[in-house]
Amino acid sequence: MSGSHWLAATEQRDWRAYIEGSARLSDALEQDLKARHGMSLAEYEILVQLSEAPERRLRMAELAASAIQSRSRLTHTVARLESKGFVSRADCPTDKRGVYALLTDEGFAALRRAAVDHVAAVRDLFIDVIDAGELAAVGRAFRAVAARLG
Amino acid sequence: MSGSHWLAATEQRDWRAYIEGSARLSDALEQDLKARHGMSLAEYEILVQLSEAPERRLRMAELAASAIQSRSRLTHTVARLESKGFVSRADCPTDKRGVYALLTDEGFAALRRAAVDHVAAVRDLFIDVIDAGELAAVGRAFRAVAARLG
DNA sequence: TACCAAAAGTTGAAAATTTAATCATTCCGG
DNA sequence: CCGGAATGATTAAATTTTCAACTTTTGGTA
Repeated sequence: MSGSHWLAATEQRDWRAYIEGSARLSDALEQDLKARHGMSLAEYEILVQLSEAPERRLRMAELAASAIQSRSRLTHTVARLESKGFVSRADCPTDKRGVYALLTDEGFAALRRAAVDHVAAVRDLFIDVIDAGELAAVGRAFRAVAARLG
Repeated sequence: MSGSHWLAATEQRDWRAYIEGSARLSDALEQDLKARHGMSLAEYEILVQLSEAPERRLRMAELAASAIQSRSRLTHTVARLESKGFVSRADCPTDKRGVYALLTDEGFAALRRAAVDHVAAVRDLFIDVIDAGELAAVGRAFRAVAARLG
């Protein structure tokens, strides 16, 4: 089975289920976040990563890695967040090439507001519809995927 | 726990694992498909859905639903696929508003070529790194998510 | 039949993302 | 210490996606 060219019937079925479910889920979460807080999931992710970082700041490359976005995309998105007043930039003292992105108080407040609704949606659409044991399996599965890639 | 404002530690951990793993995975698959076949995942999905439909054709709205894309996005993407010669359009005889998208032989051939590599990548990066029992759990979990939304 | 709301699809412009090239700085082998 | 390779980040242009508006046709209903 495992060496075959195509996928086994159950593999195919589960893979397609993941594709469909995850696409619908991220669509729904994106819509919700945009409608309620005028924020994209990509922007939200950036704010989350910054909020969890020491001193609420990260170098652009670290932020790109943790938010899983290309550097170029991050530059553009941070520029947008900067114009909203949620993020600001600072030169890195130890590396003249480097730039810190840092979460402003206003950005932190906006994140907190958005997170209340976003987390509720995550619970409603994901956590609560999955059996607890299976949620743990999902966690293990995707940690393995991430490990295979990272 | 389940009524709380935030997520429990394990819920949070598994949710984040899914976010990270799925983001890395779709990045990798997208890159692979683009590099080897000059095709995006969105285009690939459309070709797959058409290839599985009776007579290899679907109304635009059905195709949008099954490929999980907005109508507008689908119109643009199908236009691109049409210019590549992979898809063509035909008026619907029973509904003058309707349009069929249909997979050409050339499109079918391109899909088959792409699928060989894509499926291999899916196996390599997803199927093979997940325990069989947990893959089934992932399938059930995302079917539940899709059911909650659809 | 005559409306009028809803559905199918497209369009064009705006917004976001990707791609490739560029610039400045840092790192490292010789 | 020098010179080139590599890193960090940005920029401009091309591509893709979203958003809102619009046209045509259908379906229901009064």
